[in-house]
Amino acid sequence: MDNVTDISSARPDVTDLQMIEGTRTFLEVIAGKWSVDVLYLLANGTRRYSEVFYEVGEISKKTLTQTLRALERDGVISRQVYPEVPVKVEYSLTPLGWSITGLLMAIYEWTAEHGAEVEAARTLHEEAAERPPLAAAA
Amino acid sequence: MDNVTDISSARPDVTDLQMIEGTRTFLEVIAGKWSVDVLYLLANGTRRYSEVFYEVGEISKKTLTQTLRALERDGVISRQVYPEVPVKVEYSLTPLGWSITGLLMAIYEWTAEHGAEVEAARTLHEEAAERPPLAAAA
DNA sequence: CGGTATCCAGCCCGATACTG
DNA sequence: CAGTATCGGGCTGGATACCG
Repeated sequence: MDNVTDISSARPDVTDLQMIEGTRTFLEVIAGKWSVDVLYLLANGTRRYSEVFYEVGEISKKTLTQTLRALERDGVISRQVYPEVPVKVEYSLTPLGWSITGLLMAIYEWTAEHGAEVEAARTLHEEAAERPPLAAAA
Repeated sequence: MDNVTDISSARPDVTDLQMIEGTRTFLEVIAGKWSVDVLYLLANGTRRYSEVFYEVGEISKKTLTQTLRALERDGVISRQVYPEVPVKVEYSLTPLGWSITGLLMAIYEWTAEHGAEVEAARTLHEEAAERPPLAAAA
């Protein structure tokens, strides 16, 4: 067996299925359209609801609330309510949330290194789609 | 400034926005519902269309084709057609695709370490939702 | 064998308006 | 201030049938 193109050789104790499920768990956490934005924002420090709303950009309040609730539900951010008048609500990363930022960095490192290849591949396929499938040239 | 909760201190040369965009590029590649499954499968070796179809599970042919085309378009898998009768089509990882598997491993490592915390948080929030908001107890 | 074509359901997200 | 309520649109993914 001279073929080393087998991912399982790196972790013979884990099945593909377990890896897929694990990866899926992670993706569920950050799959929301704005989850990553919120995570990066809170990684720069605690923010109030209105601060997140303003700093993220053109997110709607409904979607922002959904995003925050989902992240809170997954335990990566925490929500602190100050019962003043008017109320103040602060969001911040939990330790679990901080552990995710490391992964986000790793993902960024990958795109820093390979992102251009992805863009290039996409452009190539676009051009190929525009070219008539080789016939009218004769 | 004794506050070290600043993610940018790790990479002062990169803005949050660039990181968010980079992360988004990666997520676009693997965000498809079945992308990770296909990637892991092909990481175990080249597969024919029907093999992928069977081994992935309950994916529809349309969705499988969509997934494969998207991954091909992003340059992470390659499609090789053998013009026999009937035709044979083989899919395999490109070098770019192989570079992604490293990241998938990193993601798996994270869930192996923290996945249980996510599940626990979710369960806790479920229970909290079932509890009446503290009023009828008196 | 390896796909398309067509139709359709579900969900995520947004815009707007209203509230404790 | 920090949300909720309601309505609606777009895109993803599935079921089924057909094709080179």
